[in-house]
Amino acid sequence: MKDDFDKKAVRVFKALGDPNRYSILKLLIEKGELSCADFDGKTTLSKPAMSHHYRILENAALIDVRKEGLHYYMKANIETLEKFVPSFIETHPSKKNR
Amino acid sequence: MKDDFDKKAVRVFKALGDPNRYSILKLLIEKGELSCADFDGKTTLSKPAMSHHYRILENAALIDVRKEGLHYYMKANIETLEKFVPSFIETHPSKKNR
DNA sequence: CCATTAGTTCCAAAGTTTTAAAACTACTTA
DNA sequence: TAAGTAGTTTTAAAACTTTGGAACTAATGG
Repeated sequence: MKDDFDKKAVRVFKALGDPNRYSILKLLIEKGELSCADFDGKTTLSKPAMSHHYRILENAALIDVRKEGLHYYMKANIETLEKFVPSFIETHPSKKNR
Repeated sequence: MKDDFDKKAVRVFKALGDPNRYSILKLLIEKGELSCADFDGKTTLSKPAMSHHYRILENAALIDVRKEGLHYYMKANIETLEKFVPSFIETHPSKKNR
């Protein structure tokens, strides 16, 4: 577990081992880039709770976040997915982000 | 998250999102079938703690456990790995292409 | 039988994660 | 400049996970 690859892998798995974060990422893969507001109808969680989950996904390099005006736009990081959880892309195969 | 596949995936990721369990599985992939005693020198954890982690890996279908005499023999479940975390197999048995 | 071995199960403590309310910040628009 | 929007950060509580000691169970060997 000293290996950097392994540490990153554990962080990725931990991030995905929560149903809320799993669903967030799944939706991002399906829809492309979304803002926090786009998740409003799709969850019962409060904004702070969602914010917490975005942060964990970002720290695992599973999503990239970009601020533009009032909005934070998020999208799945395909590189990390391909490296650690390629099955995630294959099984949710509308990854037509460009 | 109604999907059975997704529920299993989350369970697999949660199981692997812990460094102890990640290391256990990694070792099982490298060495094949091992008994609990084979982990004795390789961890600082108590037997109850290890037992707890084996159970979580088993519940995620990441390992198969077989009792023979006094020993519980464990091995990685390749089917589950291929389905949910194929990268885990690819990167570990021969970690040449990192 | 009885002792030993290789574990598991039960329990409570310690540690971590998840959550929402409240307070805050940054940007936009009137 | 004031008001509103779209979030973040802080805080604290509740829920969950991890851990080891003690007690237990099941198989083996005298």
